Amino acid sequence: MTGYVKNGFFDSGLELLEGMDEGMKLVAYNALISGYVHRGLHREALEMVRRMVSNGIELDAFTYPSVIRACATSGLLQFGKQVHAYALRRQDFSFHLDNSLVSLYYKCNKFVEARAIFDKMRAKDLVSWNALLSGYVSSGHIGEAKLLFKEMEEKNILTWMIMISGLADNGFGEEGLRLFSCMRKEGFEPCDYAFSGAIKSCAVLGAYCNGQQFHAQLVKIGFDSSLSAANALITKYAKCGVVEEARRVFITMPCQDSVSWNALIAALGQHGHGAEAVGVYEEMLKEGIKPDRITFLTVLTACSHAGLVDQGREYFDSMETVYCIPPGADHYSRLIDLLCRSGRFTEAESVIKSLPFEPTSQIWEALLSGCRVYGNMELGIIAAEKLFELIPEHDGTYMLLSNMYAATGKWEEAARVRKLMRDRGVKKELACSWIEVETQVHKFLVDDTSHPEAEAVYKYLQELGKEMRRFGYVPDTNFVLHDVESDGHKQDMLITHSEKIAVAFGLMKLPPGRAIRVFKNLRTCGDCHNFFIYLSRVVQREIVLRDRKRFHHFRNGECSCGNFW
DNA sequence: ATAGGGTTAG
Repeated sequence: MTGYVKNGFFDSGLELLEGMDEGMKLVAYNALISGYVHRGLHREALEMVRRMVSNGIELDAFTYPSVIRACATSGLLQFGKQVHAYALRRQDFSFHLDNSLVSLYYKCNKFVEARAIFDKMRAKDLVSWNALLSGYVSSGHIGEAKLLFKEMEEKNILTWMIMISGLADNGFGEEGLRLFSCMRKEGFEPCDYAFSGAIKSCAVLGAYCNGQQFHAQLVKIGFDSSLSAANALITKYAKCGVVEEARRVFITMPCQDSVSWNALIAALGQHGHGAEAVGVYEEMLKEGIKPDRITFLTVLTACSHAGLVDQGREYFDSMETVYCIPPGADHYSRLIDLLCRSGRFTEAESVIKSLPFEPTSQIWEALLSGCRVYGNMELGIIAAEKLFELIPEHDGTYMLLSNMYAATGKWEEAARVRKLMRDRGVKKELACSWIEVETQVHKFLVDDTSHPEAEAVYKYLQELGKEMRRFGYVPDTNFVLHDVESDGHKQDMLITHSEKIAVAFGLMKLPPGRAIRVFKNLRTCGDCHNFFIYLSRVVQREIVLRDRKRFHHFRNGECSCGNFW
């Protein structure tokens, strides 16, 4: 039985089961169930559990971990709880079961329950610690994860992988890369799965050259066709601003899964190639691959970035009617974004009114940023008020609202919002931009003089500013949010925005003709955006800027976003 | 004989 199911011959396994003595069936069922779970066939695994029970065979200590794992990966908390209760009633204890339960409860966001099970375990092994580490990481408790990782004396390759991938997920790309090389130094040979953590770190950082080295190593070992590695590569190239490479990886894969398709659609969407993204989606359908909820998120985002409103609306409607996927709050917020971006506020409002649940903060956020583009104060204020109730600690709301007031010349109002922000002790997330030169990542903050070549960069930037003004660029001081009196000083503050510094540094360091790829942790400011439009024409270089939301490709005086972001 | 901790898409 194990021979059959480990190689995917489930039909032969089922046949074998038919002719088997009753006394042997429990073990056979267990082997089958575990086989299904390892192939990701969770529905089949749970179906087999039902069949087993209805044939009068009770689950045993070998069945539970497989079943719990199936529940954990498909988010079936209720079913998992029932199995847990069943095991408790029968007084079946094993630490295989406990380990899988820790993972189940963490994956379903039941932190207290997960921790309670972990604490009650009287014998813990490496798997238990890995389960806890993974729980910390996936719930965003990265500080605890780092401590635990340091304290763990015994580690295996999974320990490293959980930590590296977790660092990348929480935005610690540099630490992820450092840890990956530590891991190799300690003698762990990375498998294809392990490489994906390092590649994801490069994606987070936008470290194109670093990532290419991993790609080369994968080819050398023969892992480049592995799904997990190749899928990570698609995202890495896209997040580094090189969509063509992302597409090339996709095309050269021997076979793609739904993750690969989703990654490619997302890649095209982020770069504003909405029509192509939609084309790839249609192709995916033709290939008979079922779209999932993430496919729809990526397709809707792509439509939004490219202004394909009616098409996006159609896709949204097809989710439920054709594919039986009920849209979640995340899908609705994409829809609102889509409608607002083309000024269809009445439609957006009626969608919000007819929501099957209470509007979440992400829905109000989509409405608010749509209002910013069109200067729709009335609706914007309503959205902002809701956000102040729901997430008063979120700095973005204050910034957006204050920006909107400033853009319409309502300075007292803008100041009032900033005062409110101060009074409530809300801190603005520090803006930061970075650029990769050779394989080194250089990071800059606003007014940052800590970089060894800061003086030269600032001087160069001042010159660029003067030159751009000769070509018609006018600094837009509406984007200065500090309380600065004189206009001259305001202009000084604009020139030191981190994305401008990083771009200037790139111009100084990178060979002529090479594209400048800069990354920013927040959304880009309107003045910088305008500045780069002029710059791209004057210096005849492609400037690629990745901000928190999307990519901007500045080429010859135009931006791919069409001034909507 | 059969079991637990992991990967890639937003």
